Amino acid sequence: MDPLGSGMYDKSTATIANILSSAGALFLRKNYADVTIADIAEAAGVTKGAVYHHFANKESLYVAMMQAVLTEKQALFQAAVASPGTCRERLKRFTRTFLELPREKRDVTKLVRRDINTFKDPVRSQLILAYQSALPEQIEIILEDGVRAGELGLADVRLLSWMYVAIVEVMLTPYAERVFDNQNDQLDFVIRLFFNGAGAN
Amino acid sequence: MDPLGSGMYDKSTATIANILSSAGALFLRKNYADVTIADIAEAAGVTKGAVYHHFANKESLYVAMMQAVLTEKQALFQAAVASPGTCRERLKRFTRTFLELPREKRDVTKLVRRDINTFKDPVRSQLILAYQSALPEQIEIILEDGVRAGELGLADVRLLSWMYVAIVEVMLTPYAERVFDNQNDQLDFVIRLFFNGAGAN
DNA sequence: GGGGATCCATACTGGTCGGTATGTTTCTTG
DNA sequence: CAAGAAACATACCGACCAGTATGGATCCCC
Repeated sequence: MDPLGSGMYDKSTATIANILSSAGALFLRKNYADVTIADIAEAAGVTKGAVYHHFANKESLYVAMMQAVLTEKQALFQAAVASPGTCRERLKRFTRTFLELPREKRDVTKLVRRDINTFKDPVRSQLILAYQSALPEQIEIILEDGVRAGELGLADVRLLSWMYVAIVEVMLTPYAERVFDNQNDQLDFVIRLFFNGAGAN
Repeated sequence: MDPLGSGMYDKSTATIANILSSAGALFLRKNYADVTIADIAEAAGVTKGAVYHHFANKESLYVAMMQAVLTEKQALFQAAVASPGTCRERLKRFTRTFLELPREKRDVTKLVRRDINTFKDPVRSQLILAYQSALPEQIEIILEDGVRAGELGLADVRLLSWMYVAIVEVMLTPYAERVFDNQNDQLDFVIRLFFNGAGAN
């Protein structure tokens, strides 16, 4: 609660991190409603009391978990966005940093799409904004430059970025990981499909 | 329960259809756990007793709803698959029949991806199979022919079909419908992106 | 080393919801 | 039209779970 604090307990920050990480893993496996606070507490090695000491309720715990994962990535992503080169190179670099993340961190991004309907509108839009600014909008910036440079055809870049994310998410399925045996091939496939299409030649 | 029946009540088949349709609309808006049997009953104009008279439990109601929607479409889809022409033409025809479906029927296909984690393995794989045979596998057939004819580059067609479905699903979002003002433009955009990519020229 | 705050555990409550038990109506069949 | 079955409605139960209340342990500061 006081990350800049002078000399207060930092034992709590460790348990908070534990709770958030355990919650992320559980929310990934089961739907929001099917994950109980007791589950999270048990996975984190604490009790419900500890959880409710650090988080007001289940919703805010979920939001905190999501934002923790997203903001943790943000620096990496922005580096890829700010990197030099063609649109294709930058998008490839962006996707590589994404694919090279540990699996749990990667897959959490799919949660927003899945669970978004469970939340009502204060929390709902909060989650959507956090997600969009972390992923699609970053891609949007790269694509925007691509259109300006004539590297991409004229199109709605926001829509394009969503579709690109959708394609990449298919790459996170177990089947896709079975088809390719290394991340470079995955990467090349996605980039080639997005820029050149599936058509021959 | 006796669709071939001699002269039994067919009032029940009407209420069953009501229940299934109301359930579909509700499951589309809220997550599985957040839709109660009472909600479904109320939306269908009956009570819980009626629901539990026709369906053993909540799970089987969900499965029945999904299968009803999918098998209803199957004839239409197979016609598009069996139609003549190039891979591109057939895929376009397939997608058009999909996009021209009433919105509720269309969007139900997104449910499988969303709710699949809530079910355990007898029901889970049942749902996946029903979905895959209704959509991705039909597309797979078309793409398979495209690869054989040299119209598509060599690639894993199952993966390609999933990615195509993912792209089309992005077209079902409210934002995408705001970008285009008719379905023909949507269709052309998706087909062009898939075959030719987003790159210029 | 006492006072106070933070941290966490245990016990409990209120409400919700899936499912059941049982009554009541409506249709079919003989 | 009587008898039975199917199609519903109503009332209720039991389990589960988010959230609370409260007590005890741990640490900081003076």
